[in-house]
Amino acid sequence: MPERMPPAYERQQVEDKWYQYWLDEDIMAAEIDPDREPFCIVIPPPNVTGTLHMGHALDNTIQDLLTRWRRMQGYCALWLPGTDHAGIATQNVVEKKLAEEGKTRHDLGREEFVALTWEVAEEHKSQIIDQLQRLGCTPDWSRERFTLDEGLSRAVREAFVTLYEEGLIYRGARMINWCPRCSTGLSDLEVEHIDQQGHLWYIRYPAAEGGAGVVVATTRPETMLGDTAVAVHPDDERYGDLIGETVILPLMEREIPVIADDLVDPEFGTGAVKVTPAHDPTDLEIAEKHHLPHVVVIDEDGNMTDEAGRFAGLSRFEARREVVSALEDQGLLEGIEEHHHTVGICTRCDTIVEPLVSEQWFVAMEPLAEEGLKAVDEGLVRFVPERWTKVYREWLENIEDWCISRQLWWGHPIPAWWCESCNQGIVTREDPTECLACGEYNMVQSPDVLDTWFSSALWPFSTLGWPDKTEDLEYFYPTSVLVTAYDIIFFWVARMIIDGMHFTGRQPFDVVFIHGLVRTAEGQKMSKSLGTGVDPMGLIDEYGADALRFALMQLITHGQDLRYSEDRVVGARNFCNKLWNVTRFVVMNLEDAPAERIDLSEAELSLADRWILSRHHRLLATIDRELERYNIAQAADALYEHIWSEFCDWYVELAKSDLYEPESPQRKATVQQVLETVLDGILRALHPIMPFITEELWHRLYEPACPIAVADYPEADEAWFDDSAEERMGTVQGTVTAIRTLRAALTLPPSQRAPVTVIGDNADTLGLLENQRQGLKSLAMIDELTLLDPGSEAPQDCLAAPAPGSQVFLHVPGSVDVSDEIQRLDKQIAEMEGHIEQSRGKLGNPQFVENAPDDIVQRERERLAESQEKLRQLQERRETLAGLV
RNA sequence: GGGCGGAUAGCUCAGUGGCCAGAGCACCUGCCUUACACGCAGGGGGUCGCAGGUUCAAGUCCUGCUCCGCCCACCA
Repeated sequence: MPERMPPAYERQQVEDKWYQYWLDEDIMAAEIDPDREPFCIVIPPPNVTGTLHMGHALDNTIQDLLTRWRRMQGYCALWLPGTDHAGIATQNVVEKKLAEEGKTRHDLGREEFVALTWEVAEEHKSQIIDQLQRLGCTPDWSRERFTLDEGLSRAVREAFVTLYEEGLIYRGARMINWCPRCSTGLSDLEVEHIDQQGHLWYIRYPAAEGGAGVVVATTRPETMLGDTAVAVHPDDERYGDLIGETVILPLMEREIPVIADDLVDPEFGTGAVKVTPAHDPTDLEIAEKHHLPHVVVIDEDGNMTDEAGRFAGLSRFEARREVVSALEDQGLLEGIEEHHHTVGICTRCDTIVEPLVSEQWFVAMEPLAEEGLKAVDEGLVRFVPERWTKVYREWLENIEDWCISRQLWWGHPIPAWWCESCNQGIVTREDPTECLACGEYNMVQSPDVLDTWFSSALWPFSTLGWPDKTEDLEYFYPTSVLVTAYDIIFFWVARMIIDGMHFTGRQPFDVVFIHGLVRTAEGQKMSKSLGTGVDPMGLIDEYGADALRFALMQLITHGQDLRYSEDRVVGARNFCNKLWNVTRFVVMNLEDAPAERIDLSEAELSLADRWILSRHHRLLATIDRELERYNIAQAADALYEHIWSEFCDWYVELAKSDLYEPESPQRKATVQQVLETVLDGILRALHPIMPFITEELWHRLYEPACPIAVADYPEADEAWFDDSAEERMGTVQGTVTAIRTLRAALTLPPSQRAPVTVIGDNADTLGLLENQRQGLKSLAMIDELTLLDPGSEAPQDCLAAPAPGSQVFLHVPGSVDVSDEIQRLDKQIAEMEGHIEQSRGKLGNPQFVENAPDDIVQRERERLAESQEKLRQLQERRETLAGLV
């Protein structure tokens, strides 16, 4: 016999013990079983830069829900956990820490810095694991991976070398985005374009032969020091004479040509543009066509080089001011305009990136993108919601080569070596011991590391053992579904699909379930720096993991951002308490239940019994349908509605009369069995969303042999669907509600019971109410219930209201305040007349009657008849009362 | 410049062309009715962004427009 349950759910006493129980029961380990269907999710590995935020709570709850659901359904369910070394992000975190001590990574040296970063990473890793466990997540911890671990490092190397051998990875000097603060090249995706209010400076370049020359407009005057031409559009009549001439580059006093190129927009500025091949991508393109020299005036630290003459050594921002001022002094600054434009900033540190020509490693994306497109074209990968397919496709169709080398210390080293003796380069799977060209032992490895996303792209198969042909890979791959937010579709999802197709020949997952970002109640981005972040662990402390999980699952909408507000969690906490208490009620009332179970399919069931079982099985069907479609909020809402509004509000209340004053022991036992059966189904069905409380309550209800976490997920049985019971129960509910509404009009307290008369116009209604007499009396707080045939005279001193198939009369202590009652009736009459008018309008339209489906027309007719009957009752009632005045 | 998403109750959101447009929260009224005041019962509250169109029937489909948000993009 379980101990008595306290009247309120206290999560602290419950959640902590069950996680250990699941570990002890080993529910998370996925043992390969050829007889069972595999189900596999690989976690989007959280970055080891810090702890989990609300986005993680959302993402991982979805994954845990799906995993638990499939596990209970009997799939061999593997959720593979792990974390990401997050190259540049983690390096920045550690560098920031060092900066607090006034140090830089160079003070430590590479080896020591990397060792320190490992420490930080390990610390965050263990915090993340702890947090996932507190959230109730059940991945297979025995398979936990890290993007820098040995196996994944081998996979990275294999992938790199293979692509190199295929000619899809190459090294070259190209213009890339350079972050002067992070001192590394970046990929295009790592640059964010922001709008900025800047200036457009008009600068005169005098003609070399003497003369006015040309005025150019620029947003970056400091780069003029590296100009090697001025370009105009070939058809621009204003400058036809100048093309082929030379002008003097002010400040540098260099002679540069005026060239014509159709990349120049004649509408912009003066139609003449300065060309700085070393510091602007468009200019570089022009320069290559015209064989112009490059002059590098900005270095990797963002400072001016010796090529910048007297501006050498200044920062690029100082140089801008100095250049402008010098031009002004020389009278060559023709004007300044306010100008709105975009600048690229580093997504990691917000520093304005500098386009620089730099030796880097690149992945040739076009041929790979083809494979990525094939994956969606052939339906191998399906996006949910479907519209993200277009976003994915358009990115791949316009893809640029991917700069994958980073001048960082934290990450996968690039497996490329140079022979210091003969300068021969080599890319290999195994560390070379000697130069293959000259045989010397003088090899130096590239100091660069890989973009962190290079290893992420391999994650779905590298974690399963690739490049080896492991059993895991064979059984679980392609994985079932990837769950992530839309903000990393390009960074990660697309690249996984590409690499999956390329290296394994198969899609890495069948479905990509895309959800939105968690925002604040005001719609702001949640961020630590803005102070708008909410710590999910704090919410777990206060309301419990189940409440947080349920609240988040209710908030999911397909691919849209969701606004978090604490009262959703409060609401979910209240729901936990409701569930706790209804279980408490059932447990208390099962104490004297017969030991042997009743087979409900053979038992004599009341209307309410058949109704709740029908509703319950419809719920199970709904959950299945919605979860299969990833409509998680709909599934959560259906559970909430069923548990609270159907099971608690109606069935349990109706059950009380059968429990407290049963007409037979059999009746009571049957109700006990229904309560237990439905509650059991509810707990199982809810478990994937609210794992802790359901485990606790299941153990309160029974002494089960296994965790609910591995119990069978309940399945809908259509045999229990009962339209008739649902309709008839609707009559009972409508009647009860009608009486309650009358009581509320008099503000009668529940303790004050009152006599009620129901005049029914069909035998079925009255028969039905007779059947549920006890329940009806208790739910409507009736002390004496009189049922009369239609046509019976209405009782005196009553409030009346129409109910389904009947009219209800509440006997009022004392006499009715006729004027109030008439007012109430007038309002109802007006409402009813509106309905009737609407129905008549429809039915009076011959086109409606002809064209609309028969059942729609029929339904409308029934509705009209019903409304007319109710109106008749109301008017009759009103006349009677008016006669009394 | 291109693309996507959103606009429904005070707030956050649901709403396969067809019951009288719903829920939660908030609000109002009455209740500690022996599971639950983290609760129960009742109630008020809507030109479904605007304008056209298709249809017997539009919150739902089509066109245009207005706001809000986001993504992509080499106009210096």
